[in-house]
Amino acid sequence: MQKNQVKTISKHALQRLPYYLNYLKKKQKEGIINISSPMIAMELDLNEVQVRKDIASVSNRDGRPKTGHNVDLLIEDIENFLGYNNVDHAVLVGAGQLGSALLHYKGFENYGLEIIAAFDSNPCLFNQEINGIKVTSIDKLEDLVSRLKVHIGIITVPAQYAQDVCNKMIKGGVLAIWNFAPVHLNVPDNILVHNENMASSLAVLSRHLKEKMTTKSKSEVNK
Amino acid sequence: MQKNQVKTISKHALQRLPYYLNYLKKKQKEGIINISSPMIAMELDLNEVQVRKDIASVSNRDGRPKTGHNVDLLIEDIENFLGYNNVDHAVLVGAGQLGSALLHYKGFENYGLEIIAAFDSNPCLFNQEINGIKVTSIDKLEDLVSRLKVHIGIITVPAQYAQDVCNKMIKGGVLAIWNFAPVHLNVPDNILVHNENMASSLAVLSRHLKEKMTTKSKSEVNK
DNA sequence: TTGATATTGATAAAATTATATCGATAAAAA
DNA sequence: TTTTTATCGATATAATTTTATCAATATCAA
Repeated sequence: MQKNQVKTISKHALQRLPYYLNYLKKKQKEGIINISSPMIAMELDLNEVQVRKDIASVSNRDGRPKTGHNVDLLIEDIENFLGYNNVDHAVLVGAGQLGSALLHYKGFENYGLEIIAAFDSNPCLFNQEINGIKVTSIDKLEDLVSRLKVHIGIITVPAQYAQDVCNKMIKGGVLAIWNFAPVHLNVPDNILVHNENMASSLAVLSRHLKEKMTTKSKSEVNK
Repeated sequence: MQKNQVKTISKHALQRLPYYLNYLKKKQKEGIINISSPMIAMELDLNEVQVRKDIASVSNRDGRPKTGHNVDLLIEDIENFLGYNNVDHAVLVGAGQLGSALLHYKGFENYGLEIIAAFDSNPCLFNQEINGIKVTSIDKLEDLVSRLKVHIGIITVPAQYAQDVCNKMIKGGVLAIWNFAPVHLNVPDNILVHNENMASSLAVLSRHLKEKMTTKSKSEVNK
């Protein structure tokens, strides 16, 4: 009779889990049996305590001093925690360049995500298949989502259509939205929106460069 | 003689700036002249103090009580801060599905990023143009990056090749790397790596769903 | 002109996240 | 067998980020 409780985990820790998983699978392939938190931390440029805590929050098993954790079991625990063992179905709306790239993406099946339908407003695309997934008229979105009980919606339409698509998804029963459109979506409290924003990433890069560049001439600038 | 100092800003605030910019430009189009922090906060589902602080960290101008900030000037300040007025050059390595989608992406020019060359190891792609950008052999990466003084590298190759590509970029003089490969890159301290990781995003969505689902049956579970 | 009010910037408090420290212990070395 | 050591889990401290509070003030209405 194992613990059935839903463990809590920090938002940041949650996003680190896939990195651990990646790393552990690589080690698994190399035939490594056990691995310690300090080792993981060193190779992934993280703090060792952070790694230990992250592991503790997904795994009930204890690591052993001088040895660390069993790689296989740790992978299992992380995958269970992330729900990679049971598949979530998703629909994608907006079969343009980006949408198409996502539909071709191989990784999703490893992450427990299956895109089972794609929608677009452009009739030229209707009934075309992209990577085996048929593109359907957006008019059928709400009905299909609701009948197939899809819980994840992926939005890859231009910004001005995103809110409308979002509304339809929610009416159909979607619970979480992965938004690639550069616009804020208004949703009820219980719906999760995860924004994927190129501009945010670029801001980080661009700012880093600017600091690099101005640092050079800083000594002169400060009078 | 205005202040020339490089302001500091939190990592999270930095990533919010593009959201503000987006929002403000929409308001600008609608003919709005002034806007207040509480208004922005409400419409973007943020805390009003947070918005005020974020604005303060990019703008020297003062907002006026009862009125707020001038939209045009605020946009100017944020764009200046993010360096959107001067263009950064980037190269992209890995002209597959994802790389191709990025090469087609229209938004970059608005964000002060220009991809000036693409590389791949597949000879079939050499000298092909994707959205006006020629694909070149990866053998020429280091030399070209160094001669063109490119500072940003975008990695869209499979995981096993990413570290090698990364090394070449850095040898060529790249200062910041936008990494789409699901692998940890080892770089010197002064080089910035920004990881774009599908799996991390999915972890957030998938976990949210799992919590939603288990919450329903929670009452029964707790004995 | 006066008073009410929304917003400001500044400062303080709370919450979250990351890192440091420490006693306990399993494994390896002496 | 005993000693040394790397790692563990737990707890404490530090850093970062978010949110609350408040006096000052420009605008608007009376």
